[in-house]
Amino acid sequence: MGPVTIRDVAAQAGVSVGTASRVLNGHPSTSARSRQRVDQAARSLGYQANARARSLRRSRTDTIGVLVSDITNPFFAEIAQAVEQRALASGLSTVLCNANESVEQQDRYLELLVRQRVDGIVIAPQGDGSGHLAELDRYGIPFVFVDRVIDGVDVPSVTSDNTLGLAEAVELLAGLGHRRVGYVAGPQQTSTGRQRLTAFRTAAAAASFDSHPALVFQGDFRLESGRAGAAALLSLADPPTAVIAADSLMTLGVAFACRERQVRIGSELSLIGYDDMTAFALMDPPLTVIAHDPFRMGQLAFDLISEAMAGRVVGSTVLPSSLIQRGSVGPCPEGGPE
Amino acid sequence: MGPVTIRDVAAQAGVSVGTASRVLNGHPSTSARSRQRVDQAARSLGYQANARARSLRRSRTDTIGVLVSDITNPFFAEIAQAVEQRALASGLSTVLCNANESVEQQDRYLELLVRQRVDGIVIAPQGDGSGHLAELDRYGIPFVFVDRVIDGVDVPSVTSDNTLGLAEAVELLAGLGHRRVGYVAGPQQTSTGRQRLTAFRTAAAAASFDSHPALVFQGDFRLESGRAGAAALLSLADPPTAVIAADSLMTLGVAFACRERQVRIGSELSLIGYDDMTAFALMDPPLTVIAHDPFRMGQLAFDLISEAMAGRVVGSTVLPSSLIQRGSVGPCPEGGPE
DNA sequence: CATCCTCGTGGAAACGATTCCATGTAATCG
DNA sequence: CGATTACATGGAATCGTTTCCACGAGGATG
Repeated sequence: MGPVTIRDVAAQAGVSVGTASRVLNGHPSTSARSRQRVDQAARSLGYQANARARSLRRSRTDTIGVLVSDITNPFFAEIAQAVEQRALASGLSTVLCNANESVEQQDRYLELLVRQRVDGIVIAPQGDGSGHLAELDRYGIPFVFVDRVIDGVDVPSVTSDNTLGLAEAVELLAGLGHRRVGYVAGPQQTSTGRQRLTAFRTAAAAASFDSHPALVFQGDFRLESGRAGAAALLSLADPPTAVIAADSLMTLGVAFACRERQVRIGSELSLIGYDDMTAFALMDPPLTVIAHDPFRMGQLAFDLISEAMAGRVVGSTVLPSSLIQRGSVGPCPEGGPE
Repeated sequence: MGPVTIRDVAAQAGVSVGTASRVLNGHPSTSARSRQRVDQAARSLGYQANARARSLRRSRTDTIGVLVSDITNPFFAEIAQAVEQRALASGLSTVLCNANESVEQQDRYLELLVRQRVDGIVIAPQGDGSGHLAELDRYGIPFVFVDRVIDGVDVPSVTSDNTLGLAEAVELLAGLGHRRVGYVAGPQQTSTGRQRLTAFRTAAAAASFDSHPALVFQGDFRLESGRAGAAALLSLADPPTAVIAADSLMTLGVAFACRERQVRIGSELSLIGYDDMTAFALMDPPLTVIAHDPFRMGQLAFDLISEAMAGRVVGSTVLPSSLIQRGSVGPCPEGGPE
């Protein structure tokens, strides 16, 4: 009645469980006759080995965990897909978890992955590393960071450069006469949120932009905060002539707010987003973005965790980011330099 | 050295493993003293129970599988997120798998889920049910369909209506004078692909649209096929004046092709997409779509699998779909009825 | 005071696989 | 032909947990 076990297979094949196990795992010490009988029995019974039982005896589980911050963010969906596809090709299964940009949920999933005794974890982390990340070391589970890192936690990572693209973006705006540029920042509990804000501030200072603190709005990488950010920035007594948003979802939010307030992007307000999305090229106007390659990041992250699981030490990789100019940036609508 | 086990906890607390287990699982038959000592020991050792070992002894794994067709499709990402959030709230963990619109990969993941002995599966299926779906029955693993179904497989499902929205769409186009309407179909190995095509054909016939077979292009729910479809349709000797695409990714593809060929959407070519995406409202022009609610579908799908896992019999739900008019549909550019 | 519950506990069985070990048989070699 | 080796096999131990069972102590009840 219950699930068919290796015991049933062995019985039907008329051999011991030991022999059945050996045949099913391709152990060399098996006779042709046993192989034939066991394979036949397994097939006819529809036997599927219980992976939990197997991993109990073996030390490995042949499973990796992928913990992304928001699966509905196309950027992370792409990373997840890349890792998963590559894992599948290596015969590993993937447990995909979604922290939903919440530190508590991240911790909850980390605990889960530890309890499942996955062989390795690819994580786009947030927070200060105070939570369950320490458990991973205790349990000897190797992990790598992707996209984001945690300061002070020395782990291999695949990230992309967070300064070059922003510098390019600021330069572009400066060249077109913009001096008051708003910035919708990512959460400061993420390394990307922090690094991009710093990069923006540095570049903005170099371009002698207006450094009024109200020009930086604190978002959380979700669409709604982009909308709120744009609303706040556009309501300033001295509103910015251009806005940079720190990820694609918030960029979308800014675009929404502009539409609601009938602010024409590209002419009245220049907009540059971080991360590219397929639809961005088709928007009105097409969005100028700072792009990087999530699929590649995912692939490399898998390679890293794969190496780490094999016990080899690996280094980190930083991928480039670059500006893709489309139509959402125009000259500063106010007169030339006063 | 190795992971800390319940044995270590028991030893440190000076009790038997049995007692330790009872304490850790909140069994009532434990003394205050044992509780205190075991909890203390567990905490100081950083004990995390091995979930694989536990599920071996118990019959349950407290895990459900979610198998979607394409995780980078926002529609499915949303479904996955909804299921996962709800599962988490119920104390269940989720294994999220990505079939990548491939029947082989779907089968591979089904096998994996069976081997992992998940307690239930939510799946957006494809194919004819000939593969590993049968194993699920054999292993007594309950499963429910979401978004798509498989004919002849009698399983509870959450789907959305595939005819009403399309009928509305066709009506809208007919009212504006369109008679030659192209259709970029989804793969015929999916129920949604089939049903939507049928619904379109029925409505198109009722509106006496041109029924030339070349007006239907066979896509696969991925962006590239939308682009190819639009290219094919626009190259016809008698190109359509409007196009309907059967999912959001293909709609995006059509929009791309139009941009490449400098065909103005809304005036030269009307476009209606199936499934809504956040960015659609911001496109140039904003896209008119047939929308439904993936998040709700995911939530209901979880409720269904949850009931099924509890052994209760449940019925299926069909959610509505409806037309959201934005700016991508205009009057037929050719003269009135000839 | 004897009896009966109740309760907490330790020890052991069980879950389903893999792997070690000992054994018997066949094959090889001197 | 005897001794050694190689190989296939069955049985048992093992992985880390939960749960069953038996037992002893203590309290309540007659």
